[in-house]
Amino acid sequence: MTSRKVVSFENIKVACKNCSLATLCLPMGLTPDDVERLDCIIKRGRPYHRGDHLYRGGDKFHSLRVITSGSVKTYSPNEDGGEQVLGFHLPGELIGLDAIQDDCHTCSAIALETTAVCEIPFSQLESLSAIMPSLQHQMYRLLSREIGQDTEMLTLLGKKSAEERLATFLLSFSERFKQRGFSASDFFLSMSRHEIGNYLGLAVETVSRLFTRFQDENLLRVERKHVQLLDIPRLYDIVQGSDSAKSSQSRG
Amino acid sequence: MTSRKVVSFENIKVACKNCSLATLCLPMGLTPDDVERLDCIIKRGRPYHRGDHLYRGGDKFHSLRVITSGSVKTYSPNEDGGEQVLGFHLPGELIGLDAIQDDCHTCSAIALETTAVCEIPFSQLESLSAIMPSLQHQMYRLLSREIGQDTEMLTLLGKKSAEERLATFLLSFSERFKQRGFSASDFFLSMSRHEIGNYLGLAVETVSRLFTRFQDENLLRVERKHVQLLDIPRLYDIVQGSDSAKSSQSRG
DNA sequence: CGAGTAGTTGACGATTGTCAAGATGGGTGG
DNA sequence: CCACCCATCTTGACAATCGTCAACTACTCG
Repeated sequence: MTSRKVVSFENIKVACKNCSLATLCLPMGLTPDDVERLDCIIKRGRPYHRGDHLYRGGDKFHSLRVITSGSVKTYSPNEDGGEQVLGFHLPGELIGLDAIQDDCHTCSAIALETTAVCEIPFSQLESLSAIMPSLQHQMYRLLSREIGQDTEMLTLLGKKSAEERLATFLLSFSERFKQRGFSASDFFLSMSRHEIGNYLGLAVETVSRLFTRFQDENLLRVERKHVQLLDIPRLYDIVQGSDSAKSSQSRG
Repeated sequence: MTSRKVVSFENIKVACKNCSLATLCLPMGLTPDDVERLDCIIKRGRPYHRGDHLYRGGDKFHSLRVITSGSVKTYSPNEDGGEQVLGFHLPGELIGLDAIQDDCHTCSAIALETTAVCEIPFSQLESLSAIMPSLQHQMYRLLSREIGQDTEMLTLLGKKSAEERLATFLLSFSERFKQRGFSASDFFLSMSRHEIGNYLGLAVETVSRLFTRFQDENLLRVERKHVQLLDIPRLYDIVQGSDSAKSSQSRG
């Protein structure tokens, strides 16, 4: 009963126009009027707890989802029982785009911590986008952006060393936290080492060793999930892949 | 002058409704009436020759493109001069979707052989899709499919061995050639070993050795670009990653 | 407080990349 | 038509990165 109260409270109070994520999220670039219309179709349910699935591979597709707080892991189960982690998603990020294709989720999404989401029923979004050119354009852009991000990831997995992969990973979180008004150099990672390794195509042990090594080299301080980046420029050097990282160290 | 004749001939003669690729391409699932309307905005230019760029990273984005004959490689130049091959595209496949995001191509596309394409001006496609729900839906589906394909590729690069990667690569072409009415077991690859290796995240030498090994194991016959798949089921076993490939061999 | 999971560290080995040399083939010009 | 050249491909030897196995530690949660 308490929870029912909370839900209805949220339904009244929370709206895109008041949401701090509006500049990162679907409403990005829409006029206030258009945002209002979009808002009408959005559903806000109760939060998920750590380990809850938002959806599973094979589920019928109804809604896209935007994380509003917390974080989510998407992954696709692969034939031999294992899984491939496809992404970690922070507030403002849209998930479920892969399911449009044949009206069925191809991957699963699970909350890494207590997580709230907005659900956007896709059929309604589609109808709305047909009469709102700005929304249609925004949808095309978001889908295209997703493709662009995936191709960056392909380069990461195809060409980069373990070191470059982890540095890229950390800087990605750094930038995304910064965008969201949090510290770019001091944050908590909500996923396990195992999940990081899986995502980056590395063994857990490699990830662990790299964290230790980065710490030894004063690039960062790490204690479990708490990460403090101490030398962001040098991490960027590492991402570039050239041997410039070492020379940059001696610079300082 | 000969080419001008050919072009005008094509402009009159070639149309989606007559095109054998219609079931693979944008018109897939549209009514004949809708196909007609789509056809009006499509431009068909003269063919590209091997090595010609369809577009380059940084070019302003105007049009999506569908390959109608030949084949195309897409790649993104990465900082240190190298490149990441993002895909090889056959007739009926749509490229340029990554450029919608900020009206600018993020990767380059180059013809691997003599190649013809349909150009679809995106702004017109967007307008048309706003008044043609079926086309809008088709666009969402195609964008979503692209995302799905990219995530499969992420699994390939993140989790699979060299052997599994090459087998997956070969079967992908086998299936796609089959879909297009060609032989699933006897075909020419239009790209070099180097490009295959780059795409699969492997060194050229590894690709070469694997071709030799697959041939030694009677999985295929290969001579330069000409590939004949001799044991497709066993190639599928290899893709699965389990050790079943070996046992499957002793079965036969 | 105890048990189980997650993380760390070390030793070792396998897969794959790198370097180098040689083979093959297609295309061009004499 | 032949010879030559250059790019592509193949093959071998070796090295390095990273994965696997195993033991141990440190949290977390009931």
